[in-house]
Amino acid sequence: MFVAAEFGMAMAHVFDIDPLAIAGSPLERNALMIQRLSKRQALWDAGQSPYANDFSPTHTAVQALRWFASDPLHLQSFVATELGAAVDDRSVQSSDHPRVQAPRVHMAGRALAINVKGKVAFVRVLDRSAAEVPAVRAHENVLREQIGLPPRDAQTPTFQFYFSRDDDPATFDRLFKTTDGASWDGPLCDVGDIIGGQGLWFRTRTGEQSLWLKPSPAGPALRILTKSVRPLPDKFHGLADKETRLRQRYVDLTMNQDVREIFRKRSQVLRGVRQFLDDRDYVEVETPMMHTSLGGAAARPFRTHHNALDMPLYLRIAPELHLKRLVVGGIERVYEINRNFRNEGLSQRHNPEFTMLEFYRAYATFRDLMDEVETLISQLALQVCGATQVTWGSNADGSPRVIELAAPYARVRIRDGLRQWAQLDEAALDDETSLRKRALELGVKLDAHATLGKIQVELFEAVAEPHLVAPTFVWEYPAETSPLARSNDANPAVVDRFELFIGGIEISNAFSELNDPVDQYQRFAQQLDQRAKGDEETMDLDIDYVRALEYGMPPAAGCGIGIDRLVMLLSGAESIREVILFPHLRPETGTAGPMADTAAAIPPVAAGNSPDPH
RNA sequence: GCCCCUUUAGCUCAGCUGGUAGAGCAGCGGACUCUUAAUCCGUAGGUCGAGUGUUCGAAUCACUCAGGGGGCACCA
Repeated sequence: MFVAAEFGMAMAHVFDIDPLAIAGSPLERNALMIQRLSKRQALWDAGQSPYANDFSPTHTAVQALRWFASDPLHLQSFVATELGAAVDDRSVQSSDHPRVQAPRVHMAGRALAINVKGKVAFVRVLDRSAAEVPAVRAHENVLREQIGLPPRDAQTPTFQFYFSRDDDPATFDRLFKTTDGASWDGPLCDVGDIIGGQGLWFRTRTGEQSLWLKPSPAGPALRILTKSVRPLPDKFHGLADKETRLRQRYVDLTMNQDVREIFRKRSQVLRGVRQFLDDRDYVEVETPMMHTSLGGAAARPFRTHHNALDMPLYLRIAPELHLKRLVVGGIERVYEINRNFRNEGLSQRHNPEFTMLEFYRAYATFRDLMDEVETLISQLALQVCGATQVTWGSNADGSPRVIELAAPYARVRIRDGLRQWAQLDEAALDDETSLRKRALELGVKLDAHATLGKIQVELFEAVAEPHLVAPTFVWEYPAETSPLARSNDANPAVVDRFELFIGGIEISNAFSELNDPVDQYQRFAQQLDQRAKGDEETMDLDIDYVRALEYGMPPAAGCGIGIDRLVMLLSGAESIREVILFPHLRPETGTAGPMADTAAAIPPVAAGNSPDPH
């Protein structure tokens, strides 16, 4: 028997046999892990691979739960007889519950809770359908109500296995009880293991939909398919530490089902956007992420280097100029959904790499795109949230803030906003001294080299933000802040451009495209001028882009939508880190950095310690 | 880059003005044949983020550094 007094010896034994546990590994080895590594070895010793890949589940939890809701007979407690088999099962005969014919099924997943109660065991299993499970359980409650049954807890994301020792005593004892074993005497199955079971669906006395594990000639009632040697967090409190949640998303996704739900929504948003644009004859493309010159946005870049060509490269800050080359080439409706990289500060709203949708449409103006964007966003809200109203952030009094995303959206000129919210009169709007004075009064910091237009925009964004909670298109931007946008025909001082704000944050930016190559060349030249004056966020002169425009780009409008921020709105997340699976974090302390030679830190695996399946 | 908060067992957290560490869950041993945060009995588990200092004595006080969170600045 393995007892506590022998623990030190057993540890030494494990270190002998387990290359994973060799001192010097950068990963910690606590007592719980040593135990689990011993259990892993015990499975090898018994001739059972703890990492077998020969089990095929026939059903997911959701499919099982749908079966339970598919027939009024299945809604109440019952025991099951295998389809086509005689009723000779002892447990069935001894039960006074209704009998239902059920198919033999195989189910698999991660054990999240194990409850051994004498000679029966209950195991809660999480599989890929977990995010959908609550909805199916809620649907069953509707059916139960119709026939007068009390509702059941619908939140549980797991499905239950029921194991009675009588059905397979050897397996039951080895997995859940203390027995004699070569390298481990205790139960071999732990919370966190991936397990696979076979048997018949039934409903327990308390009404829980369950799989009654029963062996077959082909295999035992229950098997460990992957031994987990690292313990999961507390089953009740779960994983709360924000840092661990982000660094170890695999644990976060296992323990926190609302996280799984956010990324399911993210996937739906991406699918919905593609469907919307595909239906309107847009073509999805992929353009380079590595650029030789900067353009398409005002932002600081990441720099990298190509060895063979011995040349510097930038990670792209925007795909805009490539997409418009494609419009020149005749792809009149084109879009790309992909990552941009900007070398700027991190915040609740900013990640160094973020996903952007950009789409371009020939023979359209920025006004056409306003209509298209508000239609897209209201449709997405309906598809993803089931309603056009979302709850995001909180009001001044702390109550949840409800935002209506149904079209149409308000449209506000920058000048009108400045007059209304910054209390400036018409004359002051074009007077730099007055604007700077007002900015000073409002505590808005301005660059010394900021131009009149830039001051107008910055002042606007500072005073308008609290008023831009409901979706609002802001338009009539000064020309010098938008070097790629088309000037307004009646007033060349402004460009035909809008930004869409929702919940006080910028979601979208769009404009009618400048397609006069001469004008475009001059605006690039202006950018170089501003750079000479110290503005670091200017664009390079992209001469090939000017050449493309010289061939002629059809009149067009283009739009960018920050997908991460849109997902935030639709999922209620207030930090961009919550909607990015692996947001940027500093390297963990105590582990080797990305540039370190990690190969040298990991000792070679000794041969012959465990069966090698290859 | 600046300011504030935070880091204690595998997880979630206590630990008061300085006296060398606690609970629940998980683990291990035992009881229990329909539980669902199962229950009951017993038991083990810690370089208190790292370092330096003050002190007879530091999880606790001071300083430095690191990670994380929030805010400012920059930006989408």
